Amino acid sequence: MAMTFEGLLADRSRWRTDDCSIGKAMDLIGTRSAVLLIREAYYGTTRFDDFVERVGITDAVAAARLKQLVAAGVLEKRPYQEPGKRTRYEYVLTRMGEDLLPAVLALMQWGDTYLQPSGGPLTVVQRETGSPVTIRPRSRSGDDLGLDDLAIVSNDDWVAARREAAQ
Amino acid sequence: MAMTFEGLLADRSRWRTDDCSIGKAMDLIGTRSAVLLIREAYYGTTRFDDFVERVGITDAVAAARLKQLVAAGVLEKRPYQEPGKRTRYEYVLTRMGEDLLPAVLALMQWGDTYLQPSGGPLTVVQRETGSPVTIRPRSRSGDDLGLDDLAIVSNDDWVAARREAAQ
DNA sequence: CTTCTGACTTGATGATCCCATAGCCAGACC
DNA sequence: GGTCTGGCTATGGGATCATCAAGTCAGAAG
Repeated sequence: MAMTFEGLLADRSRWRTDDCSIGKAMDLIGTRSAVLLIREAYYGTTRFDDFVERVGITDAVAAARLKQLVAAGVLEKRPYQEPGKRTRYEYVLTRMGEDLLPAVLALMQWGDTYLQPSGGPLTVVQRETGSPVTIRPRSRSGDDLGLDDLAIVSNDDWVAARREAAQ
Repeated sequence: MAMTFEGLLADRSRWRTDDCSIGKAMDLIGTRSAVLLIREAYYGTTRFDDFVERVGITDAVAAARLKQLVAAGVLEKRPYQEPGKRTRYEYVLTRMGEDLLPAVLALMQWGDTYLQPSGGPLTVVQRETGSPVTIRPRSRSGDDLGLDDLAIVSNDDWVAARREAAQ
């Protein structure tokens, strides 16, 4: 598989830039309110009023954004009932929503490093040990990878190369 | 350090939600065009017209967004000169911009999984081996962590706990 | 039957993002 | 001197995102 790398990551000329997963992801969750609602869901918030208060947005925005996240499949709307109260709905993360955790944590980690005068108000730790958690690109064999260690290939090329290698 | 965990990640009541790194990060790079420009920078793009064409935005938007990213410190504007041409400027990632890679890759990984019918057009691989790259939360000792393995503590608590442990 | 509360919905207004089109400007080339 | 090109800047308009304020609606409590 002959391939030259012009830039940091790759040979740009070998793929098109439409149909990009990053763009599609940004179309779904590219607003401040959506990301902060998802953050709150990680923190354990499930109820409408708690979302409104803790995210610091208006109820109108919260209603619109929650509806949109449910439609996208990131959150699920579930009935619940406290004793002596009527049925209400709570918002819980789907698997799809849980799998956004790396992206949200990476953003938090970056913000802690570069946008906070003294390291950010919260720390993510391993529950068992209390030691801090980092999030980085990682090879199959478990090594931490930097920008220079990475390359991007078009999926078609990659599949072809695997098939070739398998022969 | 006594602490109960109500939600998936943590005890919500022990910190405030203003001053959030995720919110600050979204204020800086929370637009589709900004993220896609950063993606392009990872791919090796440096010149204005290439950004415009490959991201698929108008030159007006590109100019505004690039200016904003330079002001934020994510990109740096550098003069360059091709032989027989006048001096122009190229946009290159700063360290701060490079460190956004985990977040962008995590988003791409998520989009590939959930927003693409057949896995996305591109694959990120380790340059040396060609094996695919994943991005996940990781403990200090190198273990992959899931949502259930994580906890969030307020930084004040964490520092206090470390001091206590050190005694 | 009225009140209250949790969970929205609606409406008005403003900021921001994007697109499309057009114009500008500095130099290399003729 | 005129043209071309790369790299912007300016203007106008539509969509989305946000805020604030007000209204709705179901049912438990009084």
